[in-house]
Amino acid sequence: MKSRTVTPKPRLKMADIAKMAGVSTSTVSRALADNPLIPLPLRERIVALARAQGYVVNQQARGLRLQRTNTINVVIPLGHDKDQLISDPFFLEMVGRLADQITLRGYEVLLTKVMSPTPGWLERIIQSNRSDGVLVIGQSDQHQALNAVADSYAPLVVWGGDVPDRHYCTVGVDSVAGARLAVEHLLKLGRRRIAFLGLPEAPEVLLRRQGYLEALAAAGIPAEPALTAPAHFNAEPELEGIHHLLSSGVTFDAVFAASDVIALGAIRAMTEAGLRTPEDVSVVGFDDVTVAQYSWPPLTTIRQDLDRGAREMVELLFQRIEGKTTTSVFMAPELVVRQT
Amino acid sequence: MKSRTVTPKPRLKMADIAKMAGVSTSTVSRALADNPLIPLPLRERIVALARAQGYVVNQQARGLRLQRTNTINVVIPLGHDKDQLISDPFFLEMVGRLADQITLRGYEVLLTKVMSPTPGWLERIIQSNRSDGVLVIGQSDQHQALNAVADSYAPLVVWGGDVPDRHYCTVGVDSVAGARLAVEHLLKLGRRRIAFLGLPEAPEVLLRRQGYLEALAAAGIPAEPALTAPAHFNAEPELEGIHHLLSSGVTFDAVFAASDVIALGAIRAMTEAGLRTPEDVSVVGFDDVTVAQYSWPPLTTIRQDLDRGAREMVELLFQRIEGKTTTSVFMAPELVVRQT
DNA sequence: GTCGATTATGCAATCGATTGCAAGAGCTAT
DNA sequence: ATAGCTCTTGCAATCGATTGCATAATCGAC
Repeated sequence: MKSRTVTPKPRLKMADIAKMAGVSTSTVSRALADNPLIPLPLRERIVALARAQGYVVNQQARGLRLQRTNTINVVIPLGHDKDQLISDPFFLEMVGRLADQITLRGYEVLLTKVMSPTPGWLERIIQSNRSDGVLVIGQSDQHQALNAVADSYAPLVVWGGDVPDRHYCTVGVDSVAGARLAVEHLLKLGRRRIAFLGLPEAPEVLLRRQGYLEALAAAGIPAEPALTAPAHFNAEPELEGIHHLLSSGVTFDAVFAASDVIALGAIRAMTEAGLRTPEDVSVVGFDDVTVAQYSWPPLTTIRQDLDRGAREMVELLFQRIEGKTTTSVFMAPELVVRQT
Repeated sequence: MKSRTVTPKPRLKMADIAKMAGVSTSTVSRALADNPLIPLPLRERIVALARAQGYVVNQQARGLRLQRTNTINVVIPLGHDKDQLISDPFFLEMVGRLADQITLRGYEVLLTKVMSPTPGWLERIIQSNRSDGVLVIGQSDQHQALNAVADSYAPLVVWGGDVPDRHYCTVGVDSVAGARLAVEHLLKLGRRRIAFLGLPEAPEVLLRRQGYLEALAAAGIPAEPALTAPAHFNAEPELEGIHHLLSSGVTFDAVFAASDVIALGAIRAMTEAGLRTPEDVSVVGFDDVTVAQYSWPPLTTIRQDLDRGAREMVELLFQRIEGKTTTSVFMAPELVVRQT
């Protein structure tokens, strides 16, 4: 491949445009802001000149002066699982939809992954002044950290569950109800020994487990601790829980997984171990990620309406940026019966 | 839900810390930068004070002064398909991996989706001074726009194909070779009437079509224009091409799709039309997105090593930021035979 | 021709950091 | 005691915009 020499253009500043137009930077600034203080013909002349020169306002300087960044920070805390990549399909789908909504409102998206949250991580993100608001995807195990800033920092909205003693504004589905739907469905299929897969460090998972226990209790079935196995959220350790369960010798005829990724991993592991889905073991997941509908067999799961969720999060965030008070939103989960 | 009053903390600035420590901002700035000019005990005292007060340097001010942002801009141009959401799995997986790599190097990620590229869109992104470098995912139909800036703006790396007259640094797979692999595989299966699905506005697609034509030519099979149908990249219009093909009455016994998403859509549409995969029609996709391996039947496809691709892109970008010249990287594609 | 109202434009402060240069403090050596 | 060091520390300029206030220019009315 040919090697090319790159000759960087000198960056234009407002003063350059001002000089070319024979006016001051004040006038250029106002003209570009379409300020009626500047007579229309001059305004148009300056705008045309700036465009012709390819001049663009330096956002860093503008932001400093205006104390705004026109940027929303989308944050993914990965507390409970240090190795988890941003590559998890659920997070990615959420990021995509949030980015769409934020872009639609003319804001930029700053994407931050917090690998191993150290005390004060959220404060540092907020205080660094890089964004006008923060969206956190998932509570992970950082409930306390979120509470800590919620009382002094308004423009914050979190995707997650309705955990007790929560000071921050949240959007999410009712995890407990969703889990009940899932387990009731399995019970209706005649399943009685239902295993639960999920790492209970995250509040969402805890709530799903709570719904699982409630549904069992309502059906008069005693919960069996051996049927709960921890499982991580990501690609490989997701198999941990199901392997543990398989090797423990406990018998079970159904699995309720705290996420679709865990469910798909479990199906794969069980298939390798000679257990058929759904003939031997019924499976219900949680999230309804895109993969769920394309997988084989198509995964029965609890649907979270990500599209609406993203819309609500962004809407609430902008309301809070404007100083309004907002009410958390919890959407009704929906059972999607496919073939597992 | 209880309504909470949020009392915003006054934002601390360096001057506040300076006053509390009884020194000037110069000293605080140097102390926080661990500058040996400041005697160690004082340095430690100031750092401790700043931490105790939860002080964080204002990145906007710092960036303005230093002319750096510590941020990489990941850009997704959606030229050839205005409705395409950022939600496309291929883009999302790429974004996730790039974000991982960028975060690893201590940089922030600014995610920009360009809905309908207007002339100068890339210049505006660059000149706005929001990032130290730009990664573009996919050439879309913006080859000219990329070329236009490449000669004057060094820190730019593009994911895409090796199109002629390319001035910008690129990472990608050899699309032509990949397409040949796919078509040769179909030929080996005994298929002769192979359709191509993909919207040829994007250079990548054009290259894949070229490989398709080359493979057919090498096998002595005349290319039939009726077997090429346009298809978009996203959720619904992806079906356009296959529907067009099905309703045109042309017979075909195989499909080579320019992306996995198109392939999966095609399989679904054909199933609805009573065509079985792979019995009646063999299908090969391109990308090997995560869904491809979970789908049913598992999709035979051309694998792009996204993990390595993301690593290479970020590595090259940082080299270019340091002023080095770099060579484009094209990775060998790999045929992944599954069941279609 | 002068005054007041109106319009057009620019000066200079400001946002919150970083850093070259200089000055003051403290010390040593003669 | 003083010249000559080194070591500390701070002043003030700078990055590139925005905007309150002031001034200059223009105009119409009498």
